Amino acid sequence: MKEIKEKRNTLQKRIVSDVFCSMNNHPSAGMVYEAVNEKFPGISKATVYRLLAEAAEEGKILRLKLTDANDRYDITTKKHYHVVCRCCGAVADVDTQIDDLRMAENAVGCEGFLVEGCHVEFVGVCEECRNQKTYKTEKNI
Amino acid sequence: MKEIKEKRNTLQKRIVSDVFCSMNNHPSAGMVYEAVNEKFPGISKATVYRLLAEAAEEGKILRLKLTDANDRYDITTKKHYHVVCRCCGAVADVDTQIDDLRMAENAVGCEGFLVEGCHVEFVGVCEECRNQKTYKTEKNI
DNA sequence: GTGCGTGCAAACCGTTTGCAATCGG
DNA sequence: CCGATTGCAAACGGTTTGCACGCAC
Repeated sequence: MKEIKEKRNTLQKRIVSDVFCSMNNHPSAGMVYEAVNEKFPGISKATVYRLLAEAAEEGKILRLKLTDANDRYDITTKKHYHVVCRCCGAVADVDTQIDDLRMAENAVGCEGFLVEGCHVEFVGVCEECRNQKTYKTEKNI
Repeated sequence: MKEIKEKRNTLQKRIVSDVFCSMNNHPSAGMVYEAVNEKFPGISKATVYRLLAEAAEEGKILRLKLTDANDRYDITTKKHYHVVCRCCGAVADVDTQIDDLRMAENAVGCEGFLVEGCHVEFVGVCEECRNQKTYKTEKNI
């Protein structure tokens, strides 16, 4: 099913991995690229994008598609959900005791589908944004 | 807060609205554009995008951001969720009796956040895709 | 040496925008 | 008439890709 592919240990691979692991804010590929280039200028944007996408395909990290922003990458690969701040875009991990598939069984509209999982994303305002009173109170979610 | 803006009734507005309302598959802006141009060639893509975005901002329709695809538009504005077919991208409406905010209260990780709502998206395989045996059984959700 | 991995720039794709022309009120 | 709305094409932003070079093995 999968071709045998010999993987090489390159400097950029180590750097991207290190930098990404040191970030704990569910960064987008662009954010990782910037962080990488701050410490080790000269690494190509394409390489960062490629390495992250590759790691995600290998299941080493998670590629999140949240509602408002770009793709985010997540070190935590075990099943969990996220809260997103609608003001600053901050992302945090969330654990719930929800049983996906049981929820789908009780839902109206899933009948034709073989439901295999679900994404849950809470939307709100993080503490910092609430403290600076400028955030819009209207919640257009 | 909002300027008084006199809205005009234009031909393209009526056409886009009619075509969109006759589609029941949560189309993307591009899909609406194609459908519109099939029946009434000559309407600009920009106009279709503008009209849909405008209708969404006015709250007349919903602009969905689902995980894998482009923005989709939804005639149903009342609160509900969606199931997405991971093979063909088909979208269907789902109703659940979930209480968003109570779910957030019981979730670990939302503490810092003022949670205002949540998006739930079931992922699976629709009936048609299951019938044609070619769909990948591996579920990478 | 072989060929995977990289850097660069260009392509990509959906979407948005600037501007002049047009048409509704 | 006037200015909201349109069409066009160009710009946009994040991401991907083609290709020649360079480095890991």
